[in-house]
Amino acid sequence: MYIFLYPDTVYLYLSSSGSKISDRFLEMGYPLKVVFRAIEEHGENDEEAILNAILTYLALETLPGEDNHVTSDPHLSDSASTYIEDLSDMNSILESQGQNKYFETMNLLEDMGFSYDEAFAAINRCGCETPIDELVEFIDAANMAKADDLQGTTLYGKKQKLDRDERWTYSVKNMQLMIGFGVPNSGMKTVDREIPAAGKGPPYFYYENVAYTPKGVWENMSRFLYEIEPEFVDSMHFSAAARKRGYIHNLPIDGRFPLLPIPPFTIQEALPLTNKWWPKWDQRTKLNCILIRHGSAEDTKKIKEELDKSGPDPPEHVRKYVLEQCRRYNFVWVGKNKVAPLDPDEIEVIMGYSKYHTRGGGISTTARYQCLGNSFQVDTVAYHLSVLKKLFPNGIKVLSLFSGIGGAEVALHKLGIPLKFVVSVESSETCRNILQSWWEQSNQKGKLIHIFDVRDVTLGKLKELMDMTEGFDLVIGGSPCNNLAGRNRYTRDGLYGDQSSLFFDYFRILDLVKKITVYRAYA
DNA sequence: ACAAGTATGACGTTTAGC
DNA sequence: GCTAAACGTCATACTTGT
Repeated sequence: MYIFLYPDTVYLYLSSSGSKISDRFLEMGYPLKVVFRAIEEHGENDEEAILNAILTYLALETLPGEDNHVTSDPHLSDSASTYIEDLSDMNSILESQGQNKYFETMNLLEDMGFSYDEAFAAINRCGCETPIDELVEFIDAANMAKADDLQGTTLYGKKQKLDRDERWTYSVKNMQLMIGFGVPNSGMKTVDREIPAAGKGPPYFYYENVAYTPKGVWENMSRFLYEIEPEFVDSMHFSAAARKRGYIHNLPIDGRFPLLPIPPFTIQEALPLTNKWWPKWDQRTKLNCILIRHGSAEDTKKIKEELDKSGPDPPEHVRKYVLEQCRRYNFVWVGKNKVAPLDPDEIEVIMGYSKYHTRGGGISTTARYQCLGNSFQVDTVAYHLSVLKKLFPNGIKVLSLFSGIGGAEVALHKLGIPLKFVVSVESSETCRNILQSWWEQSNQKGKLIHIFDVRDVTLGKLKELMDMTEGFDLVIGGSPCNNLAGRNRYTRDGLYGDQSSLFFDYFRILDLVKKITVYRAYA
């Protein structure tokens, strides 16, 4: 059983099978209208999705709002109040059980080498308070049973996995070039892909994170995001710097176009003043990934000393040392034998923002490096979002999660898509200031609303927001990568780490927006 | 003086691809 | 088995503001 616990939302993931699905839910006492609405949304096969939808619709009925017309149905009102009682009971049970315990146990089992599916099934069946050796025993027993079953025809789990691997062959091939479903001038024909029904919009959604994570993370994220295949793209195809990222989204991929003007594609074009000092034996034309920290003055000093010592034609081992340092810290040549880290201004432009974009908050240099290193490469994201231009010619209503310095907003704006509404959720005050400042300076005509914490975005809050905006067209964001990123030496704990587990809030909120969208469509 | 904010150097492992 | 790359964290010294 997988559990999300929030003030007015409970997600339960159950697995079972049985007879006629609608009858079973009706027998459980859920009202007819709600059961059919949920089945209409999810089909008849996905029991857990149907139950989630039923619970969400019932909760929506109890909220104040403009379209609670169904509340007049006495049957429904009864069930709704029953649900509230159930919910508070459930809250106390879950709280005593502890959500953290779930993550902890899950982590432990995965650390022991068990797959996500194995750990998931064991915790689901035995509960997360079960001693770890009993869980291991359960998994072993289950695997034995599965092995016995190999002759049979019920290889459900195995088949699912195979199908996913087959579906992903396309992107695995493209992992090497990191061109995803295509980049400009890659010569790939863009044919629209088939998106699993549960993942289709409205709303459109776009999720981003680092491409290179601990093993299994992208498979896991894809599983939550409706089994949609991730698109892995390196921003080196859009700019002078590498940036390997994965994107899961349900946007069309046919008819994409790049932002104009095309930005500089090489270091030498992007930073022409460095040419004068650039030695022949440094063959770099692209920068490595822009990170949140820059190299030290000590390192540049040491490089200068080594080169000064070895004269105009440095020996192989010196070159090797210097090049290694340059690649590691993205140094560029700024004087005779002198390298330097990139300035925040230079990074802004390479990342696709205008110069001084991050000065908006009046913030420190360190903070500018920090938030720039965490942001979208605008041209890359804009290419993917470009298909929205003809879909929303009169403007778009956006729910922007983990907005940061506003990469998504800048990309949409540069594409010429009016921003009618942006609800931005961002915990960093400096980032909120930067976005607010850009919003004012770029003369936005729409409305920008700031929210501090994704955890405040509850069902009730979303309902309220969507009554105001009349729904969202796009849910966009990249959740924290701290516990996934290769540079992290201390807490690269995976998707369940302190910060990276906020991915589940992205999913939770997206899924709620989908359900409220369906709910509103009936109003 | 003191607190809060800012800058800096030092630090190892997991991926993937050849 | 090798190379190359990676939206980072921690402790400490320094700076700024009251």
